[in-house]
Amino acid sequence: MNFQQLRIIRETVRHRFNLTEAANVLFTSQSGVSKHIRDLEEELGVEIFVRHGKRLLGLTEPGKEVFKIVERMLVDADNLSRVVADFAEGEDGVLRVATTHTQARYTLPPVIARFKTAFPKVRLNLQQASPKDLPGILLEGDADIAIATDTLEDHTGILAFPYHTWDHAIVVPRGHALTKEKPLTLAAIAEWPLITYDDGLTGRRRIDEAFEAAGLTPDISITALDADVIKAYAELEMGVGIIASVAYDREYDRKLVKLSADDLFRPSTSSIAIRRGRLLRRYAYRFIEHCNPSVTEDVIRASDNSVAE
Amino acid sequence: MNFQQLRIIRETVRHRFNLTEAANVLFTSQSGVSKHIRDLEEELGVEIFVRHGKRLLGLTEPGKEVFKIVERMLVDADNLSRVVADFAEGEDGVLRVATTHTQARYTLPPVIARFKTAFPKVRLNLQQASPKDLPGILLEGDADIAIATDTLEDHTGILAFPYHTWDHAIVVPRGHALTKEKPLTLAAIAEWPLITYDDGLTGRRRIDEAFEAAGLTPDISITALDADVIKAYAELEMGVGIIASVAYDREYDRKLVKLSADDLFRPSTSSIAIRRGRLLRRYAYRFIEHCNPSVTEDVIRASDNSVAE
DNA sequence: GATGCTTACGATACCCGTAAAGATA
DNA sequence: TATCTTTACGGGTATCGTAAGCATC
Repeated sequence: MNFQQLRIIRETVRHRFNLTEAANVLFTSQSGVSKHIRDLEEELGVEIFVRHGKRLLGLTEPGKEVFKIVERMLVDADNLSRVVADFAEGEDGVLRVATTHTQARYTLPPVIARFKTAFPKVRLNLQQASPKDLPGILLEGDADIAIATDTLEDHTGILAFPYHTWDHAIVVPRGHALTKEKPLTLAAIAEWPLITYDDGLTGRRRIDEAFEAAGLTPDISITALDADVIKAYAELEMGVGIIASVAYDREYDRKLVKLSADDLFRPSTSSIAIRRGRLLRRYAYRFIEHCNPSVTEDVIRASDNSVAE
Repeated sequence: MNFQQLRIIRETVRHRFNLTEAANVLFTSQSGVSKHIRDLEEELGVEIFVRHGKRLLGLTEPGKEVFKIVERMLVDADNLSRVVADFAEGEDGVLRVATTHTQARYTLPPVIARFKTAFPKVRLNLQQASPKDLPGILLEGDADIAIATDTLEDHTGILAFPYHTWDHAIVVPRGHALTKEKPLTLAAIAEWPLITYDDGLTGRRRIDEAFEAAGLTPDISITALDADVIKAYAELEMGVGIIASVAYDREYDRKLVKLSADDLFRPSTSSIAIRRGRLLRRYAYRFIEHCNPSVTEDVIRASDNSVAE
């Protein structure tokens, strides 16, 4: 058994059991890949892949177990270099944060500003992505930290901690009829065409839940990927906007009025997440602490037993 | 980086940084060992070992982190073969249980009997050891399961679950003055020379605690490694025996009387433990369930996040 | 017929072990 | 001086890549 074999197993699975592709990303030959797989299977005494003649189609049952362990070993192999980087300098390097529009645009700027002054030598790489892609980005090792709402918690292999809790709010043009509704009700809102987030985004789940519980079927006329788009259409009087409360800026959004909807929709919690078993640089733990001071390095390590002391 | 290098790191640490010994247990040459270490250090870009000239003396700070990860990787490498064995047959193999006299002699026989009928093809290897050696045995991989009182809980790298809770009891010859003491008190017991377990064994801690809390300094005249020795001397009227309640057998110990001491000493809990991150054969999980039905495979895997689904 | 996996084979690089030299206690 | 580690070097082996042969779709 050697590491090349393990890498080949991983890439073969990642590339949907296409050995040619796996060979390419590993900068080696197909023949070598093929042989390595057979060698490992022979050494372990079990078929890792399901075959149809010469084609590989998937993982066998033992293969699934093998794959899980192989992935962990490769993460650890990566951790080895990481350990060293951390001891070598400690204060410079790269931190890759993957997150959604809402977080990147509205909640993270102050966190990042403080982090930058604390770790001026760390190059921060913020990559915006769709929420549903974030787990994959984290698991493939393309980011160190992911921040989003709703999509990170339930994933195996991902460790999620609370970042912050927030509410939805209604935005309408100044003088809109809804501004006179006191108290504001779901029924009143449902009278209007709605503009809000696309499915699966930024707490959209909570919005649907609320209307359903109230027995209402709202007319959602426009769905968007971010609050800026929603606000733009709300300004154009295309309907009533529902956005994350933090996405309203009194300064910039002068044409709109924000109406509190704390009582109408259940609050959403955004999470900050890392890949289980993955060792982070010290400053990455500090970054997480900046996000939520109660999530310290000790807390994280305790949750992530595989890296426990 | 290759596995031989990892094995060399592990064995070098295990053999107190003597490369010659490490080479011997790995059936290779000193020179190879030496070179592998330097190669790995160079690849990682860090010194793993503290050196005095040419002698290795210990682990550097980054070396300690490296060692932790290396150990986990090797456990995983082992797990790979284990996975397969489990899928290959499932019902034959070896189960190695390391435990203390008390458990082996008094509490485990019925468990083992039931296990044997459930898994007739599994070769059970029961090794008796001193409690303080059990964590090491488990960590070195010389046993799959360890069962003992007090010594397994606090060890990092070991996962302990409750096995059973038991009380101490007093044993004295028939007609002994203490049999008339009702209720039995610590003060009354402390009047006599005592015969009990050696330090660190079988809940001895609880006994000391009780006397200390009562402000008594008992005369412990004989300490033994097991209840059979204690009972033998109690029969010889050398003093009052204090043993695990389960170690009294009405049938065999006819010359002795057991007096309940449930109210005098706090109960002890014995644990059943495995190495963290180590994959066990299916029947090993069944064995643990036989010991304590509430500790199922799911419970264990949930506790041991590094093997979680 | 196009894509993808396996087998065969020659070149290369890596790993191992012996032996000698150097360092430590 | 005895024990232990490093360096040097030669032999063996495993890995790799090219190319050809076959299956699958």
